[in-house]
Amino acid sequence: MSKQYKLGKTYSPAEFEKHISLKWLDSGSFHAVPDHKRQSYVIMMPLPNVTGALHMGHAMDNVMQDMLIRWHRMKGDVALWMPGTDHAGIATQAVVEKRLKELEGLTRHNVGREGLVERIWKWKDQFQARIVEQQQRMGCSADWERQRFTMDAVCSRAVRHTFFRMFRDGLIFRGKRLVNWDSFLQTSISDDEVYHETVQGFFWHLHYPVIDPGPNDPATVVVATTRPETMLGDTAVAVHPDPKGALEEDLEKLKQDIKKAPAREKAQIEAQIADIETRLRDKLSGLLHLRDMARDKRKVLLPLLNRSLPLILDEWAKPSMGTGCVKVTPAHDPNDYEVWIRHKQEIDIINILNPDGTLNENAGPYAGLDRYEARNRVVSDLKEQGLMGDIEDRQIEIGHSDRSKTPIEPYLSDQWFIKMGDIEDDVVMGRGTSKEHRSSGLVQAAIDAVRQGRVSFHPERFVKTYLDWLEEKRDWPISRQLWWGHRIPVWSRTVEKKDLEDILAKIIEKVLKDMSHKGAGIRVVNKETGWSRLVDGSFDISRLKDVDEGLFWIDVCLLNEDKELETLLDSLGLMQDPDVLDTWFSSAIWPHSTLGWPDPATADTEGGAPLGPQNGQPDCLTYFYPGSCLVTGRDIITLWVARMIITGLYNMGDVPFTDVFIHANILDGKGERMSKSKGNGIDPVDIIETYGVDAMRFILCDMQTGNQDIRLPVTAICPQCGSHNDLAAIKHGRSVFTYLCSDCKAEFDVLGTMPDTPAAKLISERFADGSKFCNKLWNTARFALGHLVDVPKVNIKQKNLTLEDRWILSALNRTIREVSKALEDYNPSNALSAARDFMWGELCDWYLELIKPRLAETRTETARVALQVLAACLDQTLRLLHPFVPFITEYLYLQLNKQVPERGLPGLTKEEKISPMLITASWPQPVASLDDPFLMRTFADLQAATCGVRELRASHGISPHEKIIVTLKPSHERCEDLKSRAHVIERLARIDKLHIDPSACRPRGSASKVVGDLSIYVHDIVDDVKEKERLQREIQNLEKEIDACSKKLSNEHFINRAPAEVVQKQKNRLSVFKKQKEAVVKALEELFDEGNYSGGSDRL
RNA sequence: GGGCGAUUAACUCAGCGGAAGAGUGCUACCUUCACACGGUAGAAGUCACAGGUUCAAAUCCUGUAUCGCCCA
Repeated sequence: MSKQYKLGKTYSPAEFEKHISLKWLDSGSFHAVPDHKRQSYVIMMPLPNVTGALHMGHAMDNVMQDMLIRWHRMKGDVALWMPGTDHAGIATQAVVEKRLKELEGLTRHNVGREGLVERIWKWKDQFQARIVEQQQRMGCSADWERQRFTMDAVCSRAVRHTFFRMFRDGLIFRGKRLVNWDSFLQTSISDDEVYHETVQGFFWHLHYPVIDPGPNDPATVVVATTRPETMLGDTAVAVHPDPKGALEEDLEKLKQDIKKAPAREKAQIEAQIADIETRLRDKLSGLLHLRDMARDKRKVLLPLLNRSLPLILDEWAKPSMGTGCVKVTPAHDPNDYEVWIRHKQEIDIINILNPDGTLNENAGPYAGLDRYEARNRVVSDLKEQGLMGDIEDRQIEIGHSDRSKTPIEPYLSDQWFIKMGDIEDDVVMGRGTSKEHRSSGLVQAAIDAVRQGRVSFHPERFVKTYLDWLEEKRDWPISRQLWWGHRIPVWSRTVEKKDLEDILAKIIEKVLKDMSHKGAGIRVVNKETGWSRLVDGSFDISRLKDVDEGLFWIDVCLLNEDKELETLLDSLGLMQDPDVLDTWFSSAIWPHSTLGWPDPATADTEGGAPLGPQNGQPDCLTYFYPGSCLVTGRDIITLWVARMIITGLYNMGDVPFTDVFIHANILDGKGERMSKSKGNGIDPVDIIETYGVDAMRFILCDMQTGNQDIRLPVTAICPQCGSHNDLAAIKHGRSVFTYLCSDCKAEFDVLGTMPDTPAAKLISERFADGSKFCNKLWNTARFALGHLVDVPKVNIKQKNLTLEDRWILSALNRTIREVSKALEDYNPSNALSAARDFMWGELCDWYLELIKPRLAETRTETARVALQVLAACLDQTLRLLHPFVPFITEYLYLQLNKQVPERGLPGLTKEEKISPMLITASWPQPVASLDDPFLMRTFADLQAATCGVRELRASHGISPHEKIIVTLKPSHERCEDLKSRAHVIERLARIDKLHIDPSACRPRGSASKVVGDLSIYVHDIVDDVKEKERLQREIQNLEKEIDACSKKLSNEHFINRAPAEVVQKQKNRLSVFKKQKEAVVKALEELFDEGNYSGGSDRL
């Protein structure tokens, strides 16, 4: 045997990661091409946005996907992992605008729409490249030739087609809505982008004089507000229609509550009850009087602007809260907006805000002031006029924009929406496809898909999150007041009823008649009532005569970009909507847009792999849709998963994927979600450079158990002294983003943005376990490859296999099943544990140790058999581990290929062609003929006996070098069997001389141990005091077990009611424990009889 | 306020009705020709708390506390 180690002594990932990465890319193994003879497996990457680089959360997401894709690729599927990035409208525009301001002192208005968009494209190019680099370093085997971007030609065309379809189907409408207005970025933002902060504020009580008060009327009505400047937009004051009833109802509820409430809450509820009782006594008459005034259509005067406001009756005014009256500012408060909806006929809606947060002309003398400045002026003016009442301190929740970190304002504006709920005539799903069907509404279709099991969630409990959200059937606001994104392809103008017919006729003449083949949809909409009609070839213009009066929108939606048509619309007085679409609109269609929908053959992939039919194979859309699995975090279920299912059903008539795998989120040591902006974010590249990619992937897979989020205690490496600091334990420096090193006391920063403070690298020591595993795998292969030199092929027959050969092959078989099953169950942790336990706990700890003597007998049959088995085990282990730790397994596999190009177990397993690379090698299959459950049990007994000897050795402090003699006393029946297998114990317990004798007596001076029905004696133990203690301890333990068992068995109910096999099991246990105890007691007595025995004739 | 989840060894997590488990860390011994990122052995837990169901509860039910995440 020549020992020419080609592998270094330790796992050094940096030496081969790059090489392997390039080899994979060169091989084209990541590229998936339709092949109608094979099954497809498709994962659509949840597209990271181009705002910045990837963090640990993305690493988790990507590793899970890569694991699934590699597994399926090995299983023989055409595995497509579609990569791409998201333009992330507001997020990206916000970063670029911020930089523009910081670096050049310019605003977006200085550089203009085109200028800004150009800059954002540059930013996108830069970060997309960075993201792809990060993903490739992580080993992501995505089909880079098919890489897409939400704003590229393929995706943009699909966006436009989807919008156009929905527009024509009447699913897209424009509505006035209160939106969350970010007055810094001057855009509306979605609810998801708002976070709430509690701040100390005030509750101002304002007096509104009653107009023409009667003799019994109060002089003023008092209302309270936390935002006094909004009074400028008040259009009513509301009182409850039944104050008595409402108060009594509240009282009743509180009385119920107090019965159930825990003691410490009782006092608080009592106080509330007292308050309501006081109100019933003192305030009710006043409220009833106000109610009557409201019934009489009385009015109050809005101070400062001197507008008259109606008193109205509405349940939003809570008699148990504040003054019992509420000012109504429909344009600037969501609740008041609802009041307005209920009282449209009686009250106005007045917007007082400009988009930049200053007040507009409706604010009269306050116009032009910033809203906070206006607040101060309103307060002081009211004080001056004696109309300011009490001012209470109060904690208030203020919504902030996640993008600009400034307070948001509820703001009334025109927005585009998608109708998600049910519509009158049903929605046609998958129009023009073979799967065309109807649904009562978009959301309903998505609910049905999951309820009917066409999409499954893993873990299953997330179905609830999905359904709960969808069942609200809320319309989806899709317009954003941004410049970065897909501009809304609608050209509009407003006309009065009297001009409607004329103008529409002209537009129909020019656009519909001549250009409809290019794709144009026209809708006419009444601005007041929302009445709307699609204007198509069959539209009867004379019917417009019967339509309600009012202002109308004429909206023209263009399917394709067409300068000629746009100029024409321009000349007809139609202007393109300045807004862009919500980013989620383009990501929602990602699973089919990336495959070339609506027509793969004509999709412009800009040099990437074509999507149309090639070489007689189906096109990508036909072949790869519906996809297989969507892998993401649970916070994305509502934002994205639901919307992908909706648009997939709408455009394609079918779900985009059959499975949704929800993986854990990454938290820091304190249990807080990891994020770059919080300063606890770990960059995957830092982990890769510290521990290696596979180490990182190993830990991420190992921790993905399906139950809970993953806590990674964060360690900061001090940039000054290099010492490791637990971020959860060290003190902050001058800001929340700086810390003081526990060793050198120097201050460092964790965001990397402080100009004068050095930044620390953030890692987590959890990943060290991963590199230990890799090192073990590395050395397993190193040992094997050291021996696998010029291995002659042996035609192995079952009878040539030794005990340990058959055992390890049976264990391998079991492992293959376990790993496959765990992967099928979306449990990477279990899959990895099974593979790890086999490799480390069985192959290394037992098999390798057992074959070492055989391998020394070079060129003998037994050595050759061992080598073949070893090669097969290594080969299969590398395959099983590949989806988790692809780099090291690929590297070792290539080495194995070089040294043992022909392997497998000829005569035993199907000999297959060895794949040139592991990434495309086949996934292991169990071979039923290798299963040997009886041997597995026998071997487990041998292991137990071995451990028994080792324990005696260790507990008596016999060094590993000291030679020992052991006597085993088995039962008569087991004796011959044990003799034939004793070499296992002999070698692994390092025994020099072994006697096996069923009638042996305890040798003088020996230490003893009982394992099942086997007694073990290690000869010549000097320290019998230790032995005595040990035996006594053992007796105690056995007695504990015997007691527990006996107690159970003496319980009649247990005997009668527990299943027979459970009772029998207890009986067996009891008898084993009793026998063991007898043996140990006997050994103790013998020891005692001998007194202080020392020395020994038998010692070698 | 509503929903979902978590609470098990010092740390990170499995187990989810019938003997408390793993990895790391810790302790002792060992540099044996794959590996000290190693080997062998060991110590370590009132399974958050309080009730209940059951012959049997870490596991099921009901509360309570703390934490996290969604949605209002």
